[in-house]
Parts: sequence; C-alpha cells; structure tokens
Amino acid sequence: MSTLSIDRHDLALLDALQRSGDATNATLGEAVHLSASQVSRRLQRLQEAGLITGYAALLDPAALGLDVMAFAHVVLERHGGVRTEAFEDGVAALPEVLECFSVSGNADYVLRIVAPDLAAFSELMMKRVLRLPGIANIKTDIVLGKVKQTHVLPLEHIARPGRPRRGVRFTVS
Amino acid sequence: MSTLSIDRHDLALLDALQRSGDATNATLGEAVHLSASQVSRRLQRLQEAGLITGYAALLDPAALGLDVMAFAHVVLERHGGVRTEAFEDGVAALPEVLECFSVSGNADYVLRIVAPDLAAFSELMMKRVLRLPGIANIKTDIVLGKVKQTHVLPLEHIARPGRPRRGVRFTVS
DNA sequence: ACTGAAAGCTGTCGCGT
DNA sequence: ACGCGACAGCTTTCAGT
Repeated sequence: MSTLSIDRHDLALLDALQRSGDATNATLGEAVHLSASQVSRRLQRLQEAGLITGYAALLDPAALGLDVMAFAHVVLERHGGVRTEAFEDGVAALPEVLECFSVSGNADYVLRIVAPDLAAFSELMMKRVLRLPGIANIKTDIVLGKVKQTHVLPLEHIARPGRPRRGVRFTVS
Repeated sequence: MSTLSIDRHDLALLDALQRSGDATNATLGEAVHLSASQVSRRLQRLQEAGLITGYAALLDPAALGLDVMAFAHVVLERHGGVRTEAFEDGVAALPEVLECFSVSGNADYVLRIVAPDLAAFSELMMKRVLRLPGIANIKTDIVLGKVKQTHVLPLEHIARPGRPRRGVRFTVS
C-alpha cells in the first residue's frame, strides 16, 4: 500500500483518457493546461500506480452481430462442502459470458451474457451454461433496450473530502 | 446498410485491439502477419465501418476507491400514459449509474451502479435514485465478489457460417 | 493486394528555469 | 514542478511491383 498524490490535473487526465484513450499527449495537454511532456510523465505514474490498468479498442456489439444480451441469475446447489470453483472456472472459460459476480439477494451469481441472436443464446444456455456443475436453477433477464451504457467511472468522489480509503492512499492537492 | 468484407486478419486485429488498444501497428502486424501499413489501412476501414467505436483507458475501480458495485432492479409505476422518459433521463444524468437496460422478467430496468462505499451507496440510492420519477419499487443486489469481468466481446460467431445478419453485412473470407 | 521507403507526428527524456 | 527542445520511434501515405 503506497501513498499517491493525485491533483486535479491527474483527475482531469484520467477522466479525459477513459473517454478517449487514443488522444495524443499534446491534445490531452491542451485540455488539462499542461505540456505534452508533463502529460507523458503523469500518465506513466498513473499507470505504474495501477490506476490505469490498460487500453482497449471499444467494439460495437450490434455491428459485430451480437444482438442479444442477457443477465442470468444463478443459484447453486447447496451441498455440505462448498464447491464453487468448478462452476466459476467453467464460467470463466466461456467467452460469451462477459461478467460473473457473486451477489447478495436471491441468486448466488449474476452473469452478463452476449450472443448473436436468440437461437444462439438459447443454444448457449442449454448446451454450455446450464451444464456447468452445481447449478440448482437460473433465471434470465433478456435485455430489451439500452438506456445508458458507459465504461466511464465517476471520479467526483476523489476530489470530495470523504473518509480514508483502503489500498492506494490518495493525497488530493 | 453496407456490405463489409471481413477476413481472418481483420478479426485477429479486432481481437488483439480490444485486448490491448495501445499496441502499435507494427506490433499488431507481427501478431497478425501483416505489415504496419496494412494494419493502418485496415484499422481505418474498421473504424469507418463503425466496428471500432473508440478507444478508452481502463481504470481500476478499486484503486480509485470505488469499492461498491450493485445491480438495481427497478419496477416503474403503471399509469395509463407511459411516461418513462423522465426516469430514463434522470438515470442518464447520474454518473454513478454506469448502465441502464430495460429488461424482460419481473423488473422493468436493471441498473449497474458504483459507489465508494456502502455509506455513499446508501446515500446515492436514497437521495438520487429512489427520487427518480415514476419508480414503484427497487430490489438491489450488491456485488460480493468478482469471478470474471471483461470488455472483450466474443468474435468466434463471425467466422462461423450462421444466418444473415442485420446492419452491416459481413463477407468473411 | 501487399511491400517498402519517405515525410510528418508523437512520445519521451535531458536540461534549464 | 514545469516547459522547451531534440531524438527516436511510430503512423500514414504514396509509389512500385
């Protein structure tokens, strides 16, 4: 656990970069009122500190023919010895399962799944997901429409006073 | 709607780029057995075709102090005239709500929400989300653990024969 | 359709302030 | 801490095959 000094320039950089990750340092510098060399140095620091985990090209699912998205709520069987690894490993191996979280509430896990169409989705669920070990039952919510979808994380809370954090300690200045 | 020729090189490029969006054209060329200039031209085509919608820096939520994530299942009130825009606009204006989909099943909408901690999450739900217009009730699943989380879309279905697609038409060769 | 070279940019590092 | 400037490396275009 290290202490990391973050100022408003760094925050502005992070915000700009998660929106357009291919912006040049010069462009970013204009937006943040810093020289390109400063931007370069700060980005190195932010990446070494683990705040920036990587860069990605964002693809359009619809344009790629992935028209179906769904959330699957999975309940596992309860046997004495807890054997969830087999299920979790199986889930991790399915590329159509983009996310899998264990959750509070009625279900044990929530999965986000994509597929080309309903036929392919149905086959995926029947032949791959439902056959994962240890499943008691699954309830699936099919996505009907997208109101909002973003990967942009809110950063406002960092500038606010707030309580001390675990992990990397910030010193916003 | 345009017809787009996609070959295995393009697929390999898309796959490589969604995993590491900061790879140089030369590096990509090595991986895909193409010259850097070819990579450049193909990426331009893929972006113009809308398959690549943009680039983003990926930030680590935990490192940024966003330790709480939850899925909120929202049911709207049923009045005669359907007035969902007010709710949807309100949701879109909240940066902590990363996603909002209308879904099949018991709920009308599923929201993915992030917050620094449970206290902040509770306050967010009470003071902002629950006060959105038209809400009948909300059930919230708090994420307890991450089994898998990726933005990498599966592309295998494109190479497979499959049925004709809507939108951009592919000619995989 | 691909390669290779050439010209223009971009990232990065040293240095001065 | 910051900006400037220089160099190395990358991107992109163009001509040639």
